[in-house]
Amino acid sequence: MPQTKKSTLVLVAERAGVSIASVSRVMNGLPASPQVVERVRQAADELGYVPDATARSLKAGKTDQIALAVADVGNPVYVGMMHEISRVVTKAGYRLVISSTGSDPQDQIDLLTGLNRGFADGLILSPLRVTDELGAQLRASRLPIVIIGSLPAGVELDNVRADSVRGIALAVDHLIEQGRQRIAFINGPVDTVPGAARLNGYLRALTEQGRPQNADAQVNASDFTYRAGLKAAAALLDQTTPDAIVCANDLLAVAAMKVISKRGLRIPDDIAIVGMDDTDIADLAQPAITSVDLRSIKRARVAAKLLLRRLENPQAPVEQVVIEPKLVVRASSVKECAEAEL
Amino acid sequence: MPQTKKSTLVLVAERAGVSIASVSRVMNGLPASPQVVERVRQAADELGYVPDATARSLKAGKTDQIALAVADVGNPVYVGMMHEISRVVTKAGYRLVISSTGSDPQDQIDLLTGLNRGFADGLILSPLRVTDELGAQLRASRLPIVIIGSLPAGVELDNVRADSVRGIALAVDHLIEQGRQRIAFINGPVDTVPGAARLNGYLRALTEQGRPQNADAQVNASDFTYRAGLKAAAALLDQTTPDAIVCANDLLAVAAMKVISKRGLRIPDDIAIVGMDDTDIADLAQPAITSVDLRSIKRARVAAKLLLRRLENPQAPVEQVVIEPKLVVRASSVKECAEAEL
DNA sequence: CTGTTAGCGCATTCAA
DNA sequence: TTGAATGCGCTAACAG
Repeated sequence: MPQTKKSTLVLVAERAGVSIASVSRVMNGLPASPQVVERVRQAADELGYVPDATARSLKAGKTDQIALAVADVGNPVYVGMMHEISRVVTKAGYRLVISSTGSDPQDQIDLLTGLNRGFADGLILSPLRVTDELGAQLRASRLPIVIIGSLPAGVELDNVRADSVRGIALAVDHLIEQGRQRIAFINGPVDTVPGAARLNGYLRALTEQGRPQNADAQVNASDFTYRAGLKAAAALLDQTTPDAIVCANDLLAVAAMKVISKRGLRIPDDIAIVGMDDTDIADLAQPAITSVDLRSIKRARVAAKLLLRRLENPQAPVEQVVIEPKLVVRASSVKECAEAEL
Repeated sequence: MPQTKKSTLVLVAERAGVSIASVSRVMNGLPASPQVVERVRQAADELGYVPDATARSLKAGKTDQIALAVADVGNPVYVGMMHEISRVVTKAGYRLVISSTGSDPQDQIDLLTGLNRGFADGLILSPLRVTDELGAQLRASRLPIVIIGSLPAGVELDNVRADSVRGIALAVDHLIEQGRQRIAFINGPVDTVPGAARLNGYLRALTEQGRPQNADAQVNASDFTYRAGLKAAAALLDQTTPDAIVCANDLLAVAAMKVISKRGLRIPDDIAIVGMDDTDIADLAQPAITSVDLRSIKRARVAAKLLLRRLENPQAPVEQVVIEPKLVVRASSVKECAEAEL
């Protein structure tokens, strides 16, 4: 186990008594005479030689790296997505570079200019907020980019998103089936991509069911976190008395449940709860939370595959995939279910 | 916004009518005459030039990338750590490359050989299981490495770990103070680094308190997940009737609570629960879970800073940091607290 | 202050 | 099959 400093093609070549070209060939499995192969192998072993990734990248014009940028780390949804993307791209021989942009759009722009420095071969981006400038940057970028979530106007890129309008409809319809009358909504910030989509979905679902849109029944948390959810839920319950609440994600749902319990109300008897994303905590919560599964893992997998496809074939036509959500019913929204809970 | 293919120093130099060296200087803010600066700036702008990261890396012998490898993605603890590490290294101008090794030690070895290809300047590694071979590889590696968790025997590396023996003691002592008599333990696999440490801590804590070590009171989940925790908790309650359970992490604690509730027992009245890691779910759970905060965020920050320090000064003496845990008391272990809960 | 030049480590063309 | 030579894009040493 030689604690050598570093070794290069040249060193190996000298030791093996061959040219650097031969060493390169052997290392890449290209045809060479058995003797040369043997001598190079041995020399490389003795020197602990491993080809340098940077030099190879410069030569090949590719880095074997894929960048992933999500706005909201900390949200369990993105964790699962990251994991899945990592799995897929790793299997394809890529490394995953995490670019944790904050919610600040400027971060994403910095990222895109950075990308053009060529530290990665492609990007998967899930923007929380979309500005015109981001759109412009996206359009101008030279590298393959896949967007998770809705696209900025006028941008033609590979894209995968959940049909969250339909997702909310699933939740609302389910609650109405359960006989709920006053269905409130705890959303995140409406100036975000998911926040806007979910508000839209909520309003449309009510309309389709012939229900009135009651402004008192809606509150927006300042972000998609548990802490913000506590405040929002308290505000909601101060101004109205719903018998069901749709929450824009599971964290907000857990927060709502906490506040409801604290006020001595029972779930689902007094208030039914439906969350979104179907993260682990929906299952862990007590009672378990009915949640709209927006198929985050699948979206992640599709995004990764779209990017890999474009990396293979830059000329491929733009593909835009919409993933259908499904409702996972648990105890928080069904009276019978709460007692019979597994 | 030129949709050009790519542009290099040479292109910019031609357009500006200067040498490539001048362009390089201007781009790096080195001294140059105002006229040259101006012309280069403009040419670069018009061409949308950005320096190539790969070429720069080859020349500089560094990549500005730091690799992070954690065995158990999916565990919320690591998510927080990753986030923190990302924050710190990004601020220092590094990118974070995620190398999601599975629990398979071979993955980590592959990673280390990969590292020697020089795709990153350093590594932060949090191994779940430690083998002799991993130890050997670590010792042989040429790059700066910081280990989070206990070190393999005979390895001298920068290292930061939690004092989990002390952590368990905090939990046990707290439960005894609360008047608990039969303190059980739900651990993860004991062939893992944290599993072994926590078992050790549990046994020592009992001994120091003069309590007997009852084999019936210990079960090992097959891994540190919620699902495995359900089985383990059921097995434990089948074989004994504790009035308190220390769980090796918060996921196991939530699982235990679920099983306990299902059996009609009350928390904390019948059984007190203490988790470990103090992740968000400890706070979200109903009732909120008393948890040993092993300071994962701080460990992550320290690890990142240790690595940055060594990157700056490779000759610095090896530093090994032990972080003191602290107990966060919540409703799951204190009878009065359960009612007065905030 | 500016231009010329020599590599960084590798893959690859072209001759031999 | 093998070796010598070229260049990926950039920085830094050296001249001018």
